[in-house]
Order: sequence, then structure tokens, then C-alpha cells
Amino acid sequence: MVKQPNPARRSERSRQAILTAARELVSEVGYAKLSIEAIAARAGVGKQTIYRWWPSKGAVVLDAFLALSESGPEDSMTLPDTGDLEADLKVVMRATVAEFADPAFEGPIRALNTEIINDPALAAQYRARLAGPVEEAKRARLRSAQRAGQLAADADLDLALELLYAPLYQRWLFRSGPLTPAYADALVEVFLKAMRPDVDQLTDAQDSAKLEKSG
Amino acid sequence: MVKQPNPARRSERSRQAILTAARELVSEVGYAKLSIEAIAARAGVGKQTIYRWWPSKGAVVLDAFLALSESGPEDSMTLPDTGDLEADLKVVMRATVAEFADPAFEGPIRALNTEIINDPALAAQYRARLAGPVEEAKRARLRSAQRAGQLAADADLDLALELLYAPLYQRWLFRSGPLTPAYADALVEVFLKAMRPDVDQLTDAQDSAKLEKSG
Amino acid sequence: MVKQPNPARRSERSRQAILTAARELVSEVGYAKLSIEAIAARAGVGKQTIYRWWPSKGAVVLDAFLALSESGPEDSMTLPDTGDLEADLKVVMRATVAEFADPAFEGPIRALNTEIINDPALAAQYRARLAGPVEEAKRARLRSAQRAGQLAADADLDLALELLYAPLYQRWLFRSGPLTPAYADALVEVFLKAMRPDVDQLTDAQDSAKLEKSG
Amino acid sequence: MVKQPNPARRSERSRQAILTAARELVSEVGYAKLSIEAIAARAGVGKQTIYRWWPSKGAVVLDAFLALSESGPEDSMTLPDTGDLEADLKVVMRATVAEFADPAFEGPIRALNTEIINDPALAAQYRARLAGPVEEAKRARLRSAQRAGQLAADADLDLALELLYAPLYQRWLFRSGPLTPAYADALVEVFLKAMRPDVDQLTDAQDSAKLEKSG
DNA sequence: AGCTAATCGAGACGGTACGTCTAGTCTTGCG
DNA sequence: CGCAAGACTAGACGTACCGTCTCGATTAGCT
Repeated sequence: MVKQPNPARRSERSRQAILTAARELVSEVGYAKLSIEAIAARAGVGKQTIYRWWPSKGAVVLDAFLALSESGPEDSMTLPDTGDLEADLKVVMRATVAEFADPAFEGPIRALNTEIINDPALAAQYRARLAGPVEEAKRARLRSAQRAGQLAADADLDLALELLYAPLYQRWLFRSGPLTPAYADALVEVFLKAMRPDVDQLTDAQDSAKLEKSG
Repeated sequence: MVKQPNPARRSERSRQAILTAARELVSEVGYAKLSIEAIAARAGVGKQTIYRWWPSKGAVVLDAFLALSESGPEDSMTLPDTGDLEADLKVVMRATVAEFADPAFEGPIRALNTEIINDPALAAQYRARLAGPVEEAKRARLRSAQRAGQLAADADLDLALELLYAPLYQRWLFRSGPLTPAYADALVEVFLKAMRPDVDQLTDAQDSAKLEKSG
Repeated sequence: MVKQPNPARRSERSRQAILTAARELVSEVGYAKLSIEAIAARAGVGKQTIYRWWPSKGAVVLDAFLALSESGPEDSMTLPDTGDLEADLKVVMRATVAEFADPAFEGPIRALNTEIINDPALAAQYRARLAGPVEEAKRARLRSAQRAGQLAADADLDLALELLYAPLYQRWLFRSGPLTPAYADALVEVFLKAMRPDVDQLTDAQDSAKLEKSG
Repeated sequence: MVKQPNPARRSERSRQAILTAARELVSEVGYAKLSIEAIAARAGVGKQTIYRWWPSKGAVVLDAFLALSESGPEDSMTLPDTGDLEADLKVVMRATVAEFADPAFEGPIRALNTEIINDPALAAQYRARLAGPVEEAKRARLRSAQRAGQLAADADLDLALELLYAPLYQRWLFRSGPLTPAYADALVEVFLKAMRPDVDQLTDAQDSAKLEKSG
């Protein structure tokens, strides 16, 4: 049986120093050239202290970025919901495009994705603590749209999210094309065309929604 | 100026041995634990012979798999074109799903993707020699569908391909959901809904196409 | 500034293993074919542990043989002093000849000399820890002989030692002639002839020495 | 049976280029860091051309320096013989001391000695072509002194030469003391004391020599 | 003068070892 | 006992040379 360290005695000072050092070093030398040794040296920490609390380099880096996003006031997040799905989605997608263009964002996130692809355990962590909440917020907005009759009521929301985001994400990840606001808009438009309710599936909810608009 | 080796004197025997060893070792130990040293040892080759002809581990592995697919009689490829776009696409997408489920395929391709994400030069090689021809075949099939009036004539084919494949690819790469034939079918259906021609956009080309059929 | 390792934390187990392995390998494959890598492997030690504590292959081998000779109870040594200088020197020189004839001695010492010729720093180490004490013992015996009036009182002892040993050493090092007991004797005889006191240089010390004997 | 190259077809141009390159490189980087590859590159010659004609790095360097000394008009040499042995020897020994002090002489000769110590075959070459003639000249001068009654008639000339030169050579090789003209003189004096004829061995030749002086 | 076989420059090859780097473990005091 | 520090085993890195082995392209010396 493996000896388990006692988390109660963990040094918060060391933990912070390690996460900060990891963040800095990822920006400076890139993820591939990042070494545990360098993190320990920069943090003024023994290597064992890192190995004691994290299973892998990827886990440290993941934690380093989680610490950033979790430091915000609330952990939950919501997407804009003005009632105009197309406008709302375009705002969100254009924001995503802008975020991907930020060079400070580039390196670390690309690195994290690399690790996640090859390490299912890390991927689970990532989904649970970073991607999950975001995905749920997106799903919530789509559900709202379904209630408003702007989206097929029987649409598979997982598939819908993939349809909307995967093209964008793939273009960024593999640099397979330009990421522009126009592209974001085009994606939203084609997504809405794919997901709009069929004419013969109009429900009362949709009827009343239509009446509200025309009225 | 760096000294360039003379390709005319290159040993074909060594090249084959290296590519074969790389393929075997990627399957056996995985890409992350693959070392140039091990490839050289397995291939019965000096390390310098690898460093002389390839710039990186990723390049060797890429070549190893390119060698496989390029060994076919012709390099060009075509997708089925029965005239029924939906059926044709479902066949292709189901085949892709099946291919992704093959465990022998899993490791190496996942590894290659990892490298491609972080190495733009490698990515260019990959696109030019492996992904490019496949993409072109897909584009050709969609163009055929446009001529047949089954797809919007003004559709952006790059965006269309992303819409069709990115969801599938992302699901596989990040293991974010099950890859089933049903999923393949669903993707095709939603894709066709997004990409079908608008009723008020019928063109002469499409009219004549219809006439040919009915005639 | 270069990082200096802390000798207090040095592993005695590893040090011994390295010196032993070095000794064995020098005997087995010779100094020229001796590699740091082989020493590390034989000693069950990481290469870095050798590079951390020794600056060169020669330094390791020197230490390996120093460790042998320094393992004796005391580091000081004395030469026989029966009062008969000629007899005493012949004993010592014949012993030296015999030692040089030992094949186990041959390789390593020849190798060490090779390194010492080209590496002044190593030479200093060698003289301080191995050759020095021996030289001092020889000098002490000659001084005793001077007090006994058997050697010129004003003789340069450094020159004297060179006269006695350099011919023997050169013959061995360059294999320029046979090393026999007779050669040893001849060397002693010619040395004594060169170094004996002149008749007109008798001093009080020598007179009193003579008186002691006759008294 | 090994294929022997035909010396008649040997390229003199290449031979000279190799020897020159070897000489230059020994001076520039030292013998230890001298590589066959570097010689070949500097000489503008294929490596095989070196391996074809020389068995080892040491052999090339030896040849490089032999070529220098053998380029003189005559291969034989004689030492000064004024009839005054002490004066003649002091001239020769002081010249030797001066030669050893020349830094251009230092590196290559030290290197050659290193190789000769470890390679008996090379040592034989060296003795036959470089050291031999010099030794013979020295022996000739000593024989002349024996005829003049200045040296014991039954003296072992090999031993005598060692007595005279080995101390000097050793001091230089191992840097074990200062090499000064005074040291040269002292060596000659002690050598003459050791080698002078015994009083009861006076011959007619010596008698007549004495008469000449006193007369 | 032309033929032909050996030598030539060039450099790729299978290897060995280098000296450096990092991984992950183990050890030694300090607090 | 957790910690900083850092030495330890292990082994891959990318480089430098080794000595052998093709390649064409000169060169001889012989016919």
C-alpha cells in the first residue's frame, strides 16, 4: 500500500509557489520544455513536494490554470440571454474567437489540450473542473432557446454543442484556417439552420412565441 | 550554412528499417515513451542515420504512417458517389467511426495529432501528404452534390467539411462521447439540414440537373 | 559560477563501487579503452555521479589506485637503513625492478603516466599523494647516508634521486632496454661513484661519524 | 589475406596535404583532441586515404614530424668533438635544455611520447627513424672519449647515456623540476664523476693524454 | 593513345562514447 | 512529519568520431 501524505499538514505557501512558478514557466519556455526540476527551483521547493501532491506535470499545469479561473467570485457562469438566440450566440462565438487569438492564451491551452488527449485521467479532471461548468452554461442557453421555440425541441444538445463549437475549436487547434468574427457568424448561422424546428413540429410554445413577436 | 546530406546516397534499407521500427515501437510502448535511441536499436541503425534524415521524433512517426498509406497503387482517392448524398455520406461517416474504434489505429494517430498541434511545420507536412488528399476527395463529393442541387450552391465547402467532421473528430480526440454508427447518421442528417439549398435559391444548374433526371 | 556538490552528502557506497569498477576495468580492457560509461555500468551507478565528483577519467583511475595504497595503516614509509648504503640501495632498486616486471602493475601505471604527462593538474595530485611520500622516504635515506659520510654532504638530493631512478624508470617506460637485477646493481654502483664524497671534502660530521664507528 | 595498396600509385599531393594538416592541427588543438576526420577535412582528402596508408593516428603524427626532420640535407648527425669532453657535453646538454623550453616543441613531442609509451610498434618506428640516429651520434662521442682516456674504457655506453639524459628527460616529461643551463652543467659534472676511469685502470693512452696536458 | 584497374574525394553507414539533462526516488538535517 | 535541498540510479538526448563501405571521377602504368 502506498503511503498517503496527510493533506492537513500541506504547506499552502509551497502550493501557491509551485502553481505560480508553473504558470510563469509555461509562458516563458512552453509546455514541452517545462520540467519539474525547473518548477521546483523557481518555486524554492523540493522536488519531492511536487511529486508528493501531483501525479504528473500535466496535473500541476492544470491545477495552475484552474487556480486562476476558480479564484473568481462565483464558480457558476451564465451566457447572455436576450431572447435573440442568433445575436446571443454570435456575441459568444466572437468572444471565443477573440480569446483564441490572444497569444498569452495560445501556448498553455494548446499544451493542456495535448496532455488531455493522451491522459484520460487528466481529461476527466479538466472536464469536471474547467470545461464542465462552461458546457453546462452553454447547454442552459440552448435549453432556453428550445423553450422559446427557436431550436428543435427534440434536438440532441450534446450534438448541438459539438456542431457549434467543434469546427471553431478544430480550426484553432490544428491551425487549419483563419479565425475571424465573420467565421464565428457563419458558424452560428449554419448552426441555426441545422437546428431550427421543422415546420411540422410547431408546438403551442412556439405558436405563442410567434404571436408575441407579431403582436 | 548547415551541411545537407546527399539524398542520392541514402540507404533505402535503413529507411525502411527505421520506419518499420518506429511503427512497431509506437504500437508497443506508445508515442510518449518512444525514443530515437530505441528506434535506432530496433532498426539496427546508427542514431545519426535518423538524425541525418529527420528533424524530430514526430517527423519519423509521421513518415512511418505516410509510408503505409502511400504504398497503395495510386495516391488519389475518391469517395462513393451513387447520387444519393445522404446514403453516401452515412457510409463514409460510419466507416470513419469504425476506423477510429480500431485500437491499432488509436495510439499512433492520437500521438501524431498531439505533435501536429504543437509543431506547425509537422502539421504542414501532415496536411500536404496525408490529410490533404482525403480532404480533396471529400470536397469533390460535396461539389458533385452541389451540381446535383443537393447542397446549397454557395456553401463554403471548408466550413461544410468542418461541420461534418469536426464534431466526430473532437469526440474521438477528447473522448467526450460515444462513437456509434447512430451518431454518424445523426451528424449526416443535421449536416444536410444545415447545408441544403434554400427553396428560393434554385439555379439554372439545379433546374437542368432536375430535368436531366426526369428526362 | 558553477554549482558545487556538497561532499558531506556524498555516498561512500557509490564512491567505493566506482573505484573498484575502475580498477577492475583498467585491468581487463586497458586504460585507453576504459570508458566512463563502462565504469558507471559496472559500479551500478549513474554517470552523473562520476561526473559530479571527478573531472576526468584520469582522475578516477588515479583515485582508484591511491585508494589502494592509502588503505595501509600509516601513510608514511621508510626505506631499509642497515648502515650499508650500497646494500640497502641494491635491495630497493632490485625490488623496484621486480615491481615493474609485474604484468598486473604494467597497464595501469603506464596509463597513469600517460595521463600525468599531458595533464599537469593530475600530475600535481599524483605527486602529492602517491609519488611524494615515496620520494621523501628515499631522500631521508640519502640524508642518513650523508650524515654517515657515505655521500657528498653538499650533494643535490633531487639530482641524486633522478640519477638513481630516472634511468630505470625511462627504460621501463619506453621499453628501451632489459630490466634485470644486474642492471639495478650497476645503477647503484655508478650512482655511488658519482655521489661519493671527495677525499678533500671531509667535514667534522664525517670525522665524528668515523670516530663513532671505530670507537 | 588483406588487400595491400600499391605504393607506386600513391598520391604524393595527398600525402603532403595530410602530413601538413596533421602538423597544423596538433599545434592548434593538441594531440588528444586531434581526429582523423579533422585531418582529412583540413587536407581535403577522403578518410580512407588516411586509413589506407597509416595504421593509427599516432603513426600519422609521427610521420608528420619525421617528414620535417628528414627533410634536412643529410640524415646522419655528429656531436661536437673538441677533445674537451666536459665542455662538449655541456654544450649539447644546454642545447637540449633550450630545445625542451621551446613551446612549439612542447605539445607535439609530449604527445608523441604519450603514444610511444603505449604503442610498442610506434615506439620501434620512433627509435629507428628519429631517436636512433641521435643516440648513435651520442654513443660515438662517448667512444671517442673512451679512446682519449676520459671515460672508463669498460663503461656500459647504454647505461652511460641513460645516466646523462634520463634525468633531464624525466624532469621535462613530468615537469618535476626546473630545466636550466645550470642543471645541464650539474648533470654533466656528476656524469663525468661517475664515469671517469679508475686510477688503477690507467692505460698507455691515458698516460700519454696526461703528458700532453701537463707538457 | 587507349584501356583498365587502383586510388582518389566524398560522405553515408553501424556503432561507441561523450557530457548534459531530466525523471522520479532516497537521504539528511531543519523547524 | 513535512519541508528544502540535493545526491542518487536510470536512461534519453543530440554530437563527435570511429573505422568500414560504397560511389563516381580522376589517374596512373601497361598494352
